[in-house]
Amino acid sequence: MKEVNSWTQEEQLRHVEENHPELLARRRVEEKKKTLPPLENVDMWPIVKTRFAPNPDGALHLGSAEPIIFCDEYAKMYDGRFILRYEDTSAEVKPPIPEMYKAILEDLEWLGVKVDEKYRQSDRLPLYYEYAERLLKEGNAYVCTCEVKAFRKLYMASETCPCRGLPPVEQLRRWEKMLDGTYEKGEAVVRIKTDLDDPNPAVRDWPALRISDVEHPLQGNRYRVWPLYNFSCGIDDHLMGVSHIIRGKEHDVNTTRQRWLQRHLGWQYPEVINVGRLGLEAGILSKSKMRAGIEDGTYSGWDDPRLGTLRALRRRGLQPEAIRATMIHVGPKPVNVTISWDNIAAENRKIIEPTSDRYFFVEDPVRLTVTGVTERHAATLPVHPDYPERGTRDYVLTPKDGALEFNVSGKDLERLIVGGLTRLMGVMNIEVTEVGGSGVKAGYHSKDYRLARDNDAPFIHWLPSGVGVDARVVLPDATSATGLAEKRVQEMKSGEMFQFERFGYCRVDTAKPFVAYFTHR
RNA sequence: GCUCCUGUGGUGUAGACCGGCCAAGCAUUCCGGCCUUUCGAGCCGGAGAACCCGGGUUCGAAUCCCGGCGGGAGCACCA
Repeated sequence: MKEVNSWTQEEQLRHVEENHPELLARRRVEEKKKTLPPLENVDMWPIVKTRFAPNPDGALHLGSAEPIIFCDEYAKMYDGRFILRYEDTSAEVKPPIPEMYKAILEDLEWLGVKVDEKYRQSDRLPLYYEYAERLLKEGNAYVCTCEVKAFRKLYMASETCPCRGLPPVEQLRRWEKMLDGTYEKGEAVVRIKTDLDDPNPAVRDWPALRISDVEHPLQGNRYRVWPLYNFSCGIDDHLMGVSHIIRGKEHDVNTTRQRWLQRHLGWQYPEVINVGRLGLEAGILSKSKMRAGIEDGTYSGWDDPRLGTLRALRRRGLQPEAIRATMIHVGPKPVNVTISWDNIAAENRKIIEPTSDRYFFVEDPVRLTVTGVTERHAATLPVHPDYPERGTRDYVLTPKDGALEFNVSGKDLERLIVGGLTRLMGVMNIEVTEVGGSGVKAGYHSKDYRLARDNDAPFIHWLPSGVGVDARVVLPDATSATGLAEKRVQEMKSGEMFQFERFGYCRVDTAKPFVAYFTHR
């Protein structure tokens, strides 16, 4: 290879060796707790204010969690404020769902977000009108009555439409006609003047307000002129004192558009941080698809385990801390990332492990008869192997005519080989003699677990015959596993996390009847 | 087509702005070991990328420059 290159390296290495041997000690990079990179231009603002601005037309999902966590983290990091702003100005295209206003707030609280201010854009129409008029009056906006197709042709060619040059008095007259109903829906729109030579056609004279005659779920028919996203957002971000906007990179063009608004109004535009789209390898994140699926009955609701909504993930037992940690780990960057479920589930398991008590769950129970049992056996199973102080689950097994009866999981049948040794966890080793339709038969072999371990015998869990309550575990694909669980599971409260041994972590959904959600993967 | 963003193991990320300490760190995943008992957790060990490709600058490039290719987003009277 390049000799000069390596020679120089060695030369330098030798130099270091001779003079500063301590530098050669391989410094191990500890896994430091990851934090978000510092915000830019914090000093330019009186206070750091971030905002999350959802459309209440669906439930929040994992993708929404990304900007939410960033906004919250930064607000807290700089002693700033977090604003929640409902962007519900398009009853026509994205009709707001009244229950979602509250549901979104609940989800935010669940995530541990501190919401300092709340706004609803549909309450702020008079404000938007005020600014629309000012822009019209100052010649920075105009009421355009061109047909969309015709207008597009013009702006694609960087050409002016006839409405643009009309004097402000005429613009205001037209504005009145929008408000009073003279213009029908689609006949007029307010446009913000920009540079018609802008390389990106999408920013040229963009629409700011339009006529809509659809009834708004909250405002009824009070208004017929509604702001479009870029207008209301651009106005609000300034009025609310937002200093840093964290938004998906699909909003790139919108940032450019809103800068025009800011320029016309003489405002300082907030700092913008673009983040990429967040995908989950499994789980649906498209609001419109979810909404359709719920309406046609494919999904049971916004918390159907197959969906990627925060409500669904919560029900499945995902901890908010796991979401937060995952988001911080991904960081605010403009590339699209696909979160692997493995990663987030592993993060989650770390969090719930210490608090998850252990229980047996015998799925698809099968009768097991053990013969040749001469004495009574006591099984003491730790509630949590690492915390003996939490106690044990105790079972006393008294043989009847030298036999004991158990229920074992049908899923374990394939592991039980005739003639082979099997360990009933915490009790005894048995030798299987028959595996058939009527159940499993086995003979008592020995007591010491080490014998089983040394023989690589399968360890299986069990429940004494006649013991246990019906239990159901809802799996991520919305199917269920059913069987018998230890009676004590019913003492847990809804929302509690626990582990069914050899099955995985779960979350209690309802205690009676016992229904849990599978959290493990 | 146009505008903008981006390209490190299976996945996610660190490093890149301020070239050498990076034949590349961490997490996840998988495999093996330890552990008074499975699963999990924990601890120990291992597997897996010469950093999209090609040129250039330099004593030296994952890091800078140019070109190519790939991926993504936007181009609504939606947000």
